Amino acid sequence: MAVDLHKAYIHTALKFCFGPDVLSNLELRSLLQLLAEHAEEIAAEAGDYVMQEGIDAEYLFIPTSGVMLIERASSSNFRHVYAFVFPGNLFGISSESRYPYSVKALAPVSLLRIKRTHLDQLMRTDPAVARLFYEIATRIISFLISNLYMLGQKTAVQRVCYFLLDFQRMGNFGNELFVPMTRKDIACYLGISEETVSRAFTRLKQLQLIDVKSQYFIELLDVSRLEQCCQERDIPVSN
Amino acid sequence: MAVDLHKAYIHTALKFCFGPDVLSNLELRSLLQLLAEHAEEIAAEAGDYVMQEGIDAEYLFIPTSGVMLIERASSSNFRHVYAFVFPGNLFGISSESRYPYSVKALAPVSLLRIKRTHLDQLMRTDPAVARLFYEIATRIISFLISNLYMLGQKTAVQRVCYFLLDFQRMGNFGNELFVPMTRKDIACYLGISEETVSRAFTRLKQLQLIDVKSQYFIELLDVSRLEQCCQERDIPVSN
DNA sequence: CGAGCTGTTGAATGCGCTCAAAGCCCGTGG
DNA sequence: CCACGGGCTTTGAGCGCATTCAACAGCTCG
Repeated sequence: MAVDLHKAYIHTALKFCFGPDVLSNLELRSLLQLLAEHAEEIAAEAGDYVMQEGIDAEYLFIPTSGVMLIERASSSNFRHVYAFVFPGNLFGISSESRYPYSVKALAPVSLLRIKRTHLDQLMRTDPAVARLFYEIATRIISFLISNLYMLGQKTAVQRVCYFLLDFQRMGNFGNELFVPMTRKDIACYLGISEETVSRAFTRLKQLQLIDVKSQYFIELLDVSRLEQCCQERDIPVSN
Repeated sequence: MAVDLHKAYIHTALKFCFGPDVLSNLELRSLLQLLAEHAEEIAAEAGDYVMQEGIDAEYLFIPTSGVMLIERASSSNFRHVYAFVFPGNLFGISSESRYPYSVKALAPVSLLRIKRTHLDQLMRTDPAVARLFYEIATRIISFLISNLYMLGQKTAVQRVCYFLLDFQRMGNFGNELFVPMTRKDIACYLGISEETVSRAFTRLKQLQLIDVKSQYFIELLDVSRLEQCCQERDIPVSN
């Protein structure tokens, strides 16, 4: 049950999640100790569910490698993708006693998980830890707000640009993106249909903003024009 | 500068914000003391800005009466409304050093404001307070997630239903809603045009789900069918 | 009473959706 | 090794919802 927090990929994820000086920050030593002693390392294959909506929210998760997606199946037979998850994007935060969403691995992934009861207890006694989780929640709020704006105000092509740029930033790739999710996943995330996603990719390819190397590999050819495309009210090139 | 937290409308707002037993909860006495000693009561008229995006994020706000809206003007000449704010809906949480949005009063409002530096300091020493704010942030996350779903997956009429029902819940009215914002505000919130909002109201009126008494008064005639309308993939009545 | 703003309604356009077919990739089995 | 099949993606055609543009109604205020 002991986890070596100094392993490179775990350390990287922790830095992203808790701040760059996480391992040397004395204020957080109790948190690190808790993680080292009580966190578990788990792994999942592409397609596996790391957690299922409706189940008792027992754990908090910190992804350490791979990509996942957070989805919820609404009451009827429809689903919505809330976010894609990268190493360091802590999840499992919820005011409910059950998970309000599921998390699926899109590629082989590894995660740390820690019991919420342990963490709750620590938060009760250690203000630095409680404050840290407040800050993490605040970051999540910023992320959700920018997505709200995207869903409320942007066209299909703009949403796809937004997705690509966001994916690049989060994934720490260069301009060659490995995009392990299906077009349908992207569509559910962006609030458009999968055909529209496909058409948007084709359009961006025609405009030479991207190159669709294969189903799962996309190269960004002109990041600054992609950014323009995101922000402008009108799509820069109409043909 | 001393605030009487026992005043009825303040007490109500605090209960909504911090939990029903806020005034008797011993864990929160330091927070209450801080509020009583260092919070300021401020007021604003309809149309006034309570805070402006881009300004130093000096305060956290707790609305105690009235209705406000949270908006952001994007880089170009467009704006987005993130939320409507009711008594008890704390705002000003942000990881940035400047406010990332503005807050406008839609009716005469009153609020408590407290310096973030004071609160930060308290969070550093009092785990119960830090944990409380973590929980508040968590609630905000739940709210934003449900809005994401709404913007991503719902039709115009469904969004308007969602808005009305949400407004009823938050505002603590009965079925007679006082809706002090313009159609344009609602439109920016729901991610649709103002004409579409107007048409949706007309449609819901024809279906006898609501009655538009006047510009600012709407009566909900059939809450359960409104809820149906929100949830179903297809709008129940097509004509 | 007119000016200005907000809201409603109508007509026409268009973006994105649905339905459908064809292409592509890849694994499976003959 | 190749044929087949299934899943995913792409492309096309047609439709519909929501938008845009425009006119008009209703209200407030000077």
